[in-house]
Amino acid sequence: MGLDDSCNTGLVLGLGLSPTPNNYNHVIKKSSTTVDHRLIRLDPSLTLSLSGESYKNKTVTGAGDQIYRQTSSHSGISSFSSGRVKREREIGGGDGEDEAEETTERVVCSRVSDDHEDEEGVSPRKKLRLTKQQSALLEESFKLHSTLNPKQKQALARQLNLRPRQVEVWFQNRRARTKLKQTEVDCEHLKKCCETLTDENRRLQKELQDLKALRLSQPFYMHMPAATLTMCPSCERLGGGGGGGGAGGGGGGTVVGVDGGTVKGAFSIVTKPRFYNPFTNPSAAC
DNA sequence: GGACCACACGGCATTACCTCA
DNA sequence: CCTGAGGTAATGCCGTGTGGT
Repeated sequence: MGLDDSCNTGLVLGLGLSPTPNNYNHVIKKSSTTVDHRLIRLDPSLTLSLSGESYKNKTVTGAGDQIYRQTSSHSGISSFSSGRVKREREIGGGDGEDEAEETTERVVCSRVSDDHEDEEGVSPRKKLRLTKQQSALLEESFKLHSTLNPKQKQALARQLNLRPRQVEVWFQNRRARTKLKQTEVDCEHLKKCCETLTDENRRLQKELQDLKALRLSQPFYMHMPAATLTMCPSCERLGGGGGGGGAGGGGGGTVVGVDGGTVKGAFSIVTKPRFYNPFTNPSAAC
């Protein structure tokens, strides 16, 4: 606790910006070619609590994202990769939908392998560059629906003269990019949240210190409900607002000496207005 | 109805190619 | 010409859902 506890107001302010316990690493790594958008959830929180219950962060998550599972790409050897024949089904055309694909594939392949391709099929990975029209059309259909059913995929592939697998991959990557973008937006938003909360925290800390200082210097006033206290700035007389038979007695207002020893009561904060300033209300006594 | 298996599919991390400053 | 960075197509693996036995 950074704050002086001797005052024993029982109030604690805390600002937290902490990752959720899931141990996310929020790294948007651009240094290498990989883009790591695993999320850390930065959870800004501002607490004002009784000191008994230490920091209890109520987290406010900004990102409406899902929980990413930890990367497991290299965690295990592909025990039964033989069962995963997805790629083969696309290229091999196990399902009848790839009848037309044979031709398009050939077109694409010839485009890819025009230069010099070893015909063994052990082709080094060549990268297809989509034309502007292809990209535009893909983009357009992505706007309509971010995922494709097989028919749509097939139709789009035919229209674009691509393999369905390529369309599928494009959509997959497109979704990933969208998500990454969203993550960055969320990140920015969280940063802003953090700044706001930091400011708020600073302000509340200051307010708290002011209140503590005030309490030390004028303990007796704080003993009374704030609404009943008024002090004349010129004569420094304190009047119990209710008039009449208050503790001080007497109608004309009583001169009250500052007596620190008498204050033992609880300290209550009036939140609105946040900072009660007795000096703004001159007493009727003068 | 529950267990098991094979398959399809989307998500995600990563790789690798390509372009450009 | 060389090089590093960034964009993105492609790959590999995993989890999940579904249908058949």
